[in-house]
Amino acid sequence: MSRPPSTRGARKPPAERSAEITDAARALALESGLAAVTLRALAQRVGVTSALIAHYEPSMDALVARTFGDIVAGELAEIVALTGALTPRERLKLLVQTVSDGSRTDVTVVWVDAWALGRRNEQLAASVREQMDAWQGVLQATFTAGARAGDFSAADPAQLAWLVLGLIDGLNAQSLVRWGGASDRGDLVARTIAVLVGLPADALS
Amino acid sequence: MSRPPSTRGARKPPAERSAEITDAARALALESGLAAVTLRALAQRVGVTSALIAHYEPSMDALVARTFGDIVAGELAEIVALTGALTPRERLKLLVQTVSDGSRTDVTVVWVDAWALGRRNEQLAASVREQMDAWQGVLQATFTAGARAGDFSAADPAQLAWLVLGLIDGLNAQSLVRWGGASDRGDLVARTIAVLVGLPADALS
DNA sequence: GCCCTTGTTGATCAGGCGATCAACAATTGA
DNA sequence: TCAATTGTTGATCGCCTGATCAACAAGGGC
Repeated sequence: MSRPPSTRGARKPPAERSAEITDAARALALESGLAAVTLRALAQRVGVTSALIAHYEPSMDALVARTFGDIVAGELAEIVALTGALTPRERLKLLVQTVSDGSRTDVTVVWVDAWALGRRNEQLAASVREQMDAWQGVLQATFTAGARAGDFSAADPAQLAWLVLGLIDGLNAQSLVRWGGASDRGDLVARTIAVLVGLPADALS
Repeated sequence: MSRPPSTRGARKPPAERSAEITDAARALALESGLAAVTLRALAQRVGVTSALIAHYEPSMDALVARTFGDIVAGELAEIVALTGALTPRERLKLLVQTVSDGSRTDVTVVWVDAWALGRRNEQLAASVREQMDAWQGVLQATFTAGARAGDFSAADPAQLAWLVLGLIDGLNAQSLVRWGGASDRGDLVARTIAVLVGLPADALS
């Protein structure tokens, strides 16, 4: 009557297992949104029991918040690293192109879920605010640098940064819901933002 | 052993009961978002059993979708009725002021939940697309009328309408999450949209 | 080769969700 | 007054969520 030997969950060092869980959470969030990051979904993906997931992640709220932060902060860091050495105008151009080229619907799904879930998960809400501030900061710095270089005419870089951030988020969410993620808005966003910073309409296209 | 007489749910004609449920769903959605519209929450609010709610509303997905549609369509109809007779410029001005004055956080909560829940509720997703189209249509008509009157310089009214819609939705969601709904963005939105349609920056303020 | 540490499991709990159905009771019509 | 209609309930089902804990077993140290 002895139990058959378990075929699942080969014993692994905690660091490795923990990394597996973190990776699974990220993948799950990018594929199906933060709402899909549940104990059992993670367990199935990693190939272990939900009890083990709970053992490594004592709070799902915290894991979801951390997963959101990792994804968004990672993306922002990537973009900043890619555009750090450029002139403000080139930087803004690449930044706008990156966030509105329609290939980021996975990240948009994460943002949309984060907005909704944030009202029931205070840790997530805090992370959302943090990441919004980070994005706003990068945009504001770009606008300020551009204005200082005499290239942009941004009267209020802080406000303009919030506006552009809202524009990007809104249009991304819109195209996700309305067209499933792939919308052919041409370079409308690039032209709009160009006008807003006092550049010729095609300066960022 | 007879049951004590029930103190709840006085017998009411179906039409009245149905209206109660619809009203409760609307109130619940505006207070706490569409995610709060559940069988038991409705039952408690109306003062009946969840079984009765299920009897009147055989599908919660359908009720949620209907509630969303009622709220958003009602708001749009209200705004249109209020601005129908105005010139395009005055109409756009009032429209922009209405949707970005910070007193509509309840409707914003509904939108944010709708975006997230729409991925699991196809009827809701369809309603979201429908209401987005309706808003876009009103904006587009306004831009077209303004251009025909020689007041706006809207090259592509359709695209511009989507852009403005995205801007409004994004900024509303942003201020909801970031500042709890009340953000002092001044008339940044009005100035931005004014520029986008070729008006002086303060034309819509 | 054995023991002890510890990674992992299975079972289970409390709570939420939508949904169903026989039975009850309030009202209406005859 | 009695019977038929029908609005309403209580109990329950299946499925999901996060979380807990005793028991098991794999592996390293001795």
